[in-house]
Amino acid sequence: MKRNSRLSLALHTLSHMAGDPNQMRTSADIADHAGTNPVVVRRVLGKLRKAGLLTSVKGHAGGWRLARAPEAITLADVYLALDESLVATAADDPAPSCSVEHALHRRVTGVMRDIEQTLIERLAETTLSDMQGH
Amino acid sequence: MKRNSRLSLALHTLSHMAGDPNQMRTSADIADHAGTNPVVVRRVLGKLRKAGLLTSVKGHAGGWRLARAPEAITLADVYLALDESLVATAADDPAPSCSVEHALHRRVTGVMRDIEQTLIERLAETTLSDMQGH
DNA sequence: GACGAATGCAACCTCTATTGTTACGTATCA
DNA sequence: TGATACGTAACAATAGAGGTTGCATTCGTC
Repeated sequence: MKRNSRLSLALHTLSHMAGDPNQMRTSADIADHAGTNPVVVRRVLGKLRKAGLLTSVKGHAGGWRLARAPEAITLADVYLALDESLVATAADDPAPSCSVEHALHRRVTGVMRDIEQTLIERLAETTLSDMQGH
Repeated sequence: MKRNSRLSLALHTLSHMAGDPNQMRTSADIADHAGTNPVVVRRVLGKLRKAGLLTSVKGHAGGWRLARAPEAITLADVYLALDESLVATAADDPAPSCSVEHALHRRVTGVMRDIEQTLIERLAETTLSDMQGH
C-alpha cells in the first residue's frame, strides 16, 4: 500500500463489515485481510470510531463493529472522519503582503474550498449499502 | 508551502496570468510572488507546458505565457496536467488471493475511481476566467 | 483472583515523496 | 559577445506515512 491507503483501508474494512454488520472483527483479522498491521488498522479505525461510524470493545471477545446501519453511513462520513482534505490547502500559506496577491490568494483558496465541498456533497450520495450491490 | 503545493502554485500562477494574458512572466518573478524557487516554478510549469496550457520562451526576454485563452482552460486541465491522482489508487495493491476479497477489492477500487472521475467532472466546469470574477 | 485476549496509545525506525538549492548546458536577443 | 532565461540533472533537507515494539488497560473466562 502506498497512496491514499487510509481511505482505501477504511473503505475496504467498512464495506466488508457492511456485508455482516453483527459480526465482531478484531484488528488482527482486519489487518490480515488488508495485508497490513493491527496497529495501523486501529489507527485508522480509531478515527472512524471518533466520528461515530464504528464502535470498539476492549478485552476478551472484543473487536470492531459498525455503529450504525450500512444505509446510514455515507462515503462523505468516511472521508470527513479521516480528516484528509484532498483539495483544500488548510490555511498553510501566510497571507501575502501585497494586497493584489492577497485577493488572488483568497480567490484561489476559495475555489479549492468550493471544489472540496462539491466533492463531499457527491460522496454523501453513496452509502455503504450502495457499495454492497454486486 | 506543504500540501497540494503543486496544484496551489499552478492555480495561483495561471490565475495571475489570466488577468493579463499577453504579459510574459519569468520563473523568477513567479517564484517571488509565490514565495518559492525559480526551479520549482519551472518544474511545475513544465508539466503545464507539456499539457499545452502554457508556452515558454527561452533566452533573453523569454518567460512564460498562457497557450490559450483563459476561457479555454479548465481546472480539470490543470489537475490532469499535474498528473497527481488524489483519490484513485493506481493499481498498487496486488490482487488478493481469496475470491471474496478479490471481489471486494474490485468494488472498492471502482468506487474510488468513480470519486476521482466525479472530481474531474466538477473541475471541468470551472475555467480560469471564471476564477477571475471576484 | 489469575490468566489470556483485545484495544489504546506512545515512541521509534524506515521509507518515500516533495521541496529547496546549486550547478551547468542551451537558446535567444541586444 | 554578453546578458538573460529556460531545461535539467544532482543533491540535501524535510515532512509525512506505514511499520514495529512495548506497555497499560479492560474485559471475559477459568
